[in-house]
Amino acid sequence: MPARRTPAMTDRPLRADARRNYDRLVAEAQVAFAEHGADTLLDDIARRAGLGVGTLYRHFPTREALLGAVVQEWTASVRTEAEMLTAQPDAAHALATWLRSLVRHMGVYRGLVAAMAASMEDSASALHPSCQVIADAGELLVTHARRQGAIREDVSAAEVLQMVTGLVWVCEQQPSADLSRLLRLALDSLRPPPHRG
Amino acid sequence: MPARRTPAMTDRPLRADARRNYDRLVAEAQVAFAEHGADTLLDDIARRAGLGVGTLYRHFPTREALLGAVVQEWTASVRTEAEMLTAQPDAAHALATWLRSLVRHMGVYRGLVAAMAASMEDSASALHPSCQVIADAGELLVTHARRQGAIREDVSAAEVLQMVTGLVWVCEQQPSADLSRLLRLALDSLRPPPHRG
DNA sequence: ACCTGAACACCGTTCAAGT
DNA sequence: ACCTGAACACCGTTCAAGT
Repeated sequence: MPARRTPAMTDRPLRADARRNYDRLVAEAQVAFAEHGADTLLDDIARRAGLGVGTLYRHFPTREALLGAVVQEWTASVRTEAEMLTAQPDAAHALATWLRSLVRHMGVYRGLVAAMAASMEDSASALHPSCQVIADAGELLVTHARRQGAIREDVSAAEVLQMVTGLVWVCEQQPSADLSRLLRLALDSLRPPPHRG
Repeated sequence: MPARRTPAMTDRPLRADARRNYDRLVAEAQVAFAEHGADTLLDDIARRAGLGVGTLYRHFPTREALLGAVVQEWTASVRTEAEMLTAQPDAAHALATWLRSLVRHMGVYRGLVAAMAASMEDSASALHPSCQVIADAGELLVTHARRQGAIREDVSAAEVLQMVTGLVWVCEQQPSADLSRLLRLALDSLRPPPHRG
């Protein structure tokens, strides 16, 4: 059987035309977000998909719901990547690699980090599940690093993600800010104190 | 002579009633921002000051202009604090102290960090001058620290402020995030490498 | 010279009518 | 069962009329 593309978040059955409209909306949203950021007019997305605004709202009652659908693919892939990196012998390197990958994904749409940061602890948000996937993945690698003593013991996975989220966001605000440099700094702060060996 | 309160940013002469209105607007903005964040309806601010919206726009053509006026006092004080801390023998401690103070000020109004982050490198913004004051103050203390070898050589003042700005912002987004813990982490990342001595 | 507030523009959201 | 798009609500900004 052929692989289904962009599966719906809720897998309740949809009428054929509704399913097609759903997919079109996600596809157009992806393009529009990439072009104009996560705050693009929802009206435009509907129009570009050749549909009425009402249809968009029916499928995605909030902007976060639409973002969630658009983001679903890469959050899953980033989660898988984390699982694979767990096998890496050098856990500090694994974490660094994963964070660099995460950061690249969170930067594709301007405004996406902001949306994800806001949804991270808001379980009512339709973006929350995607955030949870990221949080779990982070937990995986931080735990892995902690077991190896490759990271300070007093730092939680949540804190690591908070730092990184903050850095991605500032870099979005300030053109001259250099994300890879800031990320390197942040990673340095995670090192275990040298005194204990 | 009595000390003048809340001096206007531009010191061009104003008619007595205009000056009074200006001051009222700043005072009400301060209250409204503290209550509802930096995105409060400008309409409300005008109404609370007992003035028409047009008057607000006349004095403050953009929201940033109003924020700039509201923020002016503490940015100046934070700058003075930096100058005084330059006399501190322990430059790392001085920087840490200043950053903690800065962070406290940037957190008073929800949404203020976001506005300042956006204006930091946007010289067209009416908030830019206030940001520049902060940037200069930071430069002062980072240079001081660098002279003492109390900070890694490859970190700029701009980067320090970027990190800290990002942290304040995430903490505003996520209730469970602990700013003082994250700040401590960030400060650790600034330490010079132990190998050189 | 400055103030007022109605008018305008913009955009997110809903809902009655249609298929 | 789903779609459409006009209608509504909201809020930032302008500007003609007034003092």
